[in-house]
Amino acid sequence: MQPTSEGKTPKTKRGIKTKAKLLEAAEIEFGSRGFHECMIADITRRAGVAMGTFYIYYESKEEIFRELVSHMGRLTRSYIAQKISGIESRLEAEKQGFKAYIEFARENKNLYRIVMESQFVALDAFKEYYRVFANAYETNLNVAVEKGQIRAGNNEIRAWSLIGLSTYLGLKFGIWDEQMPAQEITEAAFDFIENGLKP
Amino acid sequence: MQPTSEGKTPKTKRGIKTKAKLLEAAEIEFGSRGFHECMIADITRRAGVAMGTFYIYYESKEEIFRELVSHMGRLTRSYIAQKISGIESRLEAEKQGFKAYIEFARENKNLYRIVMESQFVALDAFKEYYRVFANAYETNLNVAVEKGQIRAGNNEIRAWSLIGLSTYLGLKFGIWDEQMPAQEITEAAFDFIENGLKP
DNA sequence: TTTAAACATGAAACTTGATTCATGTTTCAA
DNA sequence: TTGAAACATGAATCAAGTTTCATGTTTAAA
Repeated sequence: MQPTSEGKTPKTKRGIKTKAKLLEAAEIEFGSRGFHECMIADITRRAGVAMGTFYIYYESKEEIFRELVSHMGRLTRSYIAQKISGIESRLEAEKQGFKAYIEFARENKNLYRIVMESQFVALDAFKEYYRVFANAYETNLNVAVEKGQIRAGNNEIRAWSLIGLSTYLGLKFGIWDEQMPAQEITEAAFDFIENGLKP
Repeated sequence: MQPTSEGKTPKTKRGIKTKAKLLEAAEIEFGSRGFHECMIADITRRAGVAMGTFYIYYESKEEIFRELVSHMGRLTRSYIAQKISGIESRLEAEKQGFKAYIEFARENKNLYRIVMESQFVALDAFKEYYRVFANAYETNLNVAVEKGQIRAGNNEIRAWSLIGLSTYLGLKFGIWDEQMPAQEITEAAFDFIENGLKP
């Protein structure tokens, strides 16, 4: 049993393929129309299976939604990790990570929406998603302070500030408005993040 | 007709009172259990009226929800405006506004949740809520730059950064965790907002 | 005082979907 | 090869929950 896999684990190749088709279909349906607007029938239709098949792999509509939230977390983290690997300066790593996040949000609007909506469908999954991010941020900031790369300060507050800031810039300039290049958003955001507002 | 009032406008004192009771009940029910988990019957029961009465004043469940979102916007803005009136320095006004926002979120968890959930129930209402806030922020930042109170920079990006940052700090330290005093959150957040991360 | 418009009622009509289940079909270890 | 476990089917079931409506009661302007 992989601890990261929710729902019933299939035992045959056919089963594995079917469950994967369901998850992919759910991602598209939940992502584009939302949890409540999307029906199980939409998911199974898109996956090309019968309604009953859904319940072989998932106990409920909510269960597959939860799986999608943690799936999103893993995808986001691995995408960003890959983009910033090898960068020595923490500030530069944050900057490239931020840019990667904006790009990821643009390319994965469905998953972005799923995470946001989990606040109202599966609050514990939502909290867990952000707990992992906040911990990672805080640890990185602590290390950066020790290395003298950034000023000392309350890194828990900073971590949540950076999360909120990234999330809303991602929503406004990544999802709603598409025209500003990720590079430009990143430069402007990091002028603020690095130097603050003071003259 | 007041342009800020949605739904059917009552013509008698009794009607005005009944509609107000419905709105207050909806605030509590939607706020504590969410849009989809709450039924019209919950709202009318709490308001002490019959189900049919609801439809005298609102065309649908969604309509009263929308009214609640704009209601929340007005309440938040007037609360903050009142707290920062008379402050000369824009940076200090932002700081006191931020603190007021954290306190407001703590005292109005229901309304906070309603605004968040509107992203999935009435996206246009959600966007409008933030558009108004973002415009106000941006205007204030522009004035502050002209007065030399803050550095020049991309104030639209800054405005959305501050919105995201406030929202997530409000969620994490205002709604989820209650122990940290608003003053302490504010000091830590503004050390970051004013000076940034650089050494 | 009237009386037409407003307001109020709550049971019933209607929709909408999630979930079940009785009945097959495939897979794959032995 | 075989048969027990896995997997698949989709119509039927069942539980919500929103909205309507036929029937009263109250309000307030004239």
